[in-house]
Amino acid sequence: MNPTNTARARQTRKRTRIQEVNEERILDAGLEVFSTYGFRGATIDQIAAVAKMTKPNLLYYFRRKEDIYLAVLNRTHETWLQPLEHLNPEGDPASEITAYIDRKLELARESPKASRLFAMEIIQGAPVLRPILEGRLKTLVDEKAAVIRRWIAEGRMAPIDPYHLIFMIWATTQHYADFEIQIRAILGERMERPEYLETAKRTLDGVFLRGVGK
Amino acid sequence: MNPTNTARARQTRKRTRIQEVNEERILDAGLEVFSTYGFRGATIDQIAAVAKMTKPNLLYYFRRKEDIYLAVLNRTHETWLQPLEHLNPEGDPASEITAYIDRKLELARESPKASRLFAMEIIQGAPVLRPILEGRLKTLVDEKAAVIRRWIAEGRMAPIDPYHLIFMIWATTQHYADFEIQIRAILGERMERPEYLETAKRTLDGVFLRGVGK
DNA sequence: GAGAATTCTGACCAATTGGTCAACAGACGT
DNA sequence: ACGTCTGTTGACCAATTGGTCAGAATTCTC
Repeated sequence: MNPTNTARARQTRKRTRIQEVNEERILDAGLEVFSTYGFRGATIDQIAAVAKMTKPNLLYYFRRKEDIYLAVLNRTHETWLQPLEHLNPEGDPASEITAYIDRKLELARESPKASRLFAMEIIQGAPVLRPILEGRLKTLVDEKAAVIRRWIAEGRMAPIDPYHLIFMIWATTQHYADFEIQIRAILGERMERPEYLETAKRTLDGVFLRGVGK
Repeated sequence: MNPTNTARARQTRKRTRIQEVNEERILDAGLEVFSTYGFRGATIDQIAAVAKMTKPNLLYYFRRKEDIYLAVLNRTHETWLQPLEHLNPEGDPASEITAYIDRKLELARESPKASRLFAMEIIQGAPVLRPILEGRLKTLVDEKAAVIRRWIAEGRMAPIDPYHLIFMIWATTQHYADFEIQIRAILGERMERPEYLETAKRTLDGVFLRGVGK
């Protein structure tokens, strides 16, 4: 047997169908477990159980626990940056900001686990994401903060610190994913009702719109 | 030796000075470690190291890892409910809400670890706090939501869903504790400057004040 | 300062955990 | 039908982890 023909080296070879399907099963299971227990609290056995695989089989695809964690984070982190990137400097401040809120809210609704994974990673000191936070994310936020400042200078918005405004939008939207259990404890079955998300969206849009209005 | 004279039974006896001092050292260390790694991710050895004790010595005071976790949560959870309790139905809506925001922001500043501990506990499914969330917290929020609704009915506030307003305030204030590392990555040394917290406070107060204003 | 209670520790243990490996089972092109 | 490469697994291992225990050291009480 060719000694390079191992899980690590397989990247260079053409990916099999089985490979694709299994790697995705593992990443889904990893997201599930890491987003609940964090890197240290998660166990390979647990991930293997969720992925319905034996542990050695899982380790055939990802040789170390850390590899799964990195892969899960990498697979999702791009999605997380996009909404802010879409904030259009040419647009109308009010509608750009509501559009941004709505996109982030939508993301929290459809990928709550990814949101919690990021939350855990940040709380744990961002050992993996730190470079991205200080790099791409910082650059992106600086850029968009400048846009907001321009809008304010043009008198199209109330004078608000753009960084803290962005933090507020992040906090309020992600809260629906990260603290879902708390919200459920308080709202009970009302959370299942269809108007729930509509009310959340209307409240956020309303407060922020009036909040940033000139 | 009296067989009841153990760590567990000691509660019934008068507490020693050494006991008080060591138990507090352990709880501080537990807060430090649990708030970073969560229950599963934390190890007794780690907590013992932070508390500068040997592991068996630590286990002399708290016999199981879970006991430390429960004690840490219990010691801090009361503090967390208080700010909302202080929301005064007789007061002016605008000033009551800013006062609430300011108290929560102050709490996030002085006890960021406790905030992160709660965040982790909630993300992990609130195995310990669930009863409190569904009990006292829910009752309290229902009560204050009714107050806010009354204010709205009296035309003293914009018509906003009171529950989602409370969630927004929780989210934005706790964000400064839970996502401190992300904020630091973006703001850099600006975060050390004295005006940092003042700007955060001014931005939150401003957005919420205009946001809920009639 | 003797005696008793409390506090502390090294040595130890069983279970869990991350990870390896040799060998077996399937898939697939020829 | 064959050989080869891919995929799968039980058995295993060393390190870590939660927790115990007998006894040593210290503190407290009289």
